[in-house]
Amino acid sequence: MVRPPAARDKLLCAAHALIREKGFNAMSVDELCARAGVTKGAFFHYFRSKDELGVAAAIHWSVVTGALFAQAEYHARSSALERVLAYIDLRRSLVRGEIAEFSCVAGTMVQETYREHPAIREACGACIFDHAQTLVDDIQAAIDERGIVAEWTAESLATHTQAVLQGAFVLAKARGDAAVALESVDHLRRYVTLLFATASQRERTPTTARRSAARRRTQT
Amino acid sequence: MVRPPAARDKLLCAAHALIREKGFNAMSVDELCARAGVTKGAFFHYFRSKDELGVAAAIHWSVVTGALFAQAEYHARSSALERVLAYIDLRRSLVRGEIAEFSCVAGTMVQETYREHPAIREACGACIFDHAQTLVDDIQAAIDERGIVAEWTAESLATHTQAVLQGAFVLAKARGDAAVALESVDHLRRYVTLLFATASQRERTPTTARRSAARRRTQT
DNA sequence: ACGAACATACCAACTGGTTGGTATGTGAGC
DNA sequence: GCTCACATACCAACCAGTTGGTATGTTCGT
Repeated sequence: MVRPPAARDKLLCAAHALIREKGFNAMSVDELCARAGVTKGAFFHYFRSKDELGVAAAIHWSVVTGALFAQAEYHARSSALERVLAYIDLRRSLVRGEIAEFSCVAGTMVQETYREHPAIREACGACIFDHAQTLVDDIQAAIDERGIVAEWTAESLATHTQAVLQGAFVLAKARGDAAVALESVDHLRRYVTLLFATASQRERTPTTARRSAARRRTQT
Repeated sequence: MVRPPAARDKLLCAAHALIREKGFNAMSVDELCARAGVTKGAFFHYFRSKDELGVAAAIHWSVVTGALFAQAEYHARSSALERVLAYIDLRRSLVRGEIAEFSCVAGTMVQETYREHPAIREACGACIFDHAQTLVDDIQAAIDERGIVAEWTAESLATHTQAVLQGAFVLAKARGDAAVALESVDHLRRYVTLLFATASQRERTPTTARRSAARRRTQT
């Protein structure tokens, strides 16, 4: 049986931890290897450069978080709006313990690499926006469910949820306390609730529902 | 006439630019001096260490942005809610050009220093939260104006606006485009509008207005 | 069935350039 | 003539990346 490449995985996991703790640039390859319990030789066996590790770390982060959210139970809710709110609740429940344990590897890394390391920026961007994309169908279904004529798109709201979360992490770091992040997530939840509550009360009529459906078709 | 300490100011401005472009850790002292057009001797004449420069850069950022917002015209609006919305509009109008020209020095720096450089974290935190504080009075006045019973505080909404902005900057960096940031600011504006619109329609009664005032008093 | 050739997975020691920081010098103004 | 505001020259530590290995397989011709 072929020996599995254990060192590569250990390096990627150690990279996640170090990037969350001190960022990509402050993390040295030596330090990363020490944390992973491998030597530098192993590092450069799997990655041609530190840059390449950054890209791999972002991709691996996508895989890890993708699996986490794909198997989450919030998908089971019958109402689309409930699924969206349950996603936000799940995100909220993950905000606990040390900041470095709940903050986002991609968001942290992209802040300091977006200009000098385009490949890393791209990988982080894909990670964040692909994740946002997993919300779009539920948001669109919620719009349809309620027959809303919205001046915003499902995609922009999905993206906005990620903006709030990323911003919440920044504020948590700035204050040195997770509580402030929770408050922003609460505001996000309230926003989504209001968005559908008011729209459904004011605009849920057969006429507007039909107009909404028509607009959606032309957008695609 | 005494020569003003020009080098210090040039170093702080260059630091703002470099931190926005590549972050605090990736910015070397040599590079910073080159950008500022001074020598390393000048740097260590004014700052005992790179850390100390980081703190000074955050404080200077507070001063620069503080002056910008203090003299802005949105304070002149007669309605408190309009002042809050006009603040958001101002923030929106500032999001243009290169990402490094509108992103936040404090938010960028704190992401990569919050754990290893506590003094910088503190300075960045003060910068962000003190700025948020300048919104609290207007938000509270808007709550009073409309006689709202809110389950959120003026302070938490003020903080939330900063979370959205910081998150919008992260997303702009991740996508390499400012447009995505504008969309999040629009969602923030819509949230604030909904918050006061729905509350005023549903809860604006003499009874709840009195209860709101009482609650505020006990919170202090 | 077997061994030569090759591939994978890793390690220890090294290198040249860069880093933050220091020691010392200099010239202009009060 | 002394201090403030810088400049020059330098250093030890650290940095990403390289070199040259070993141990453990796997492939394939015979």
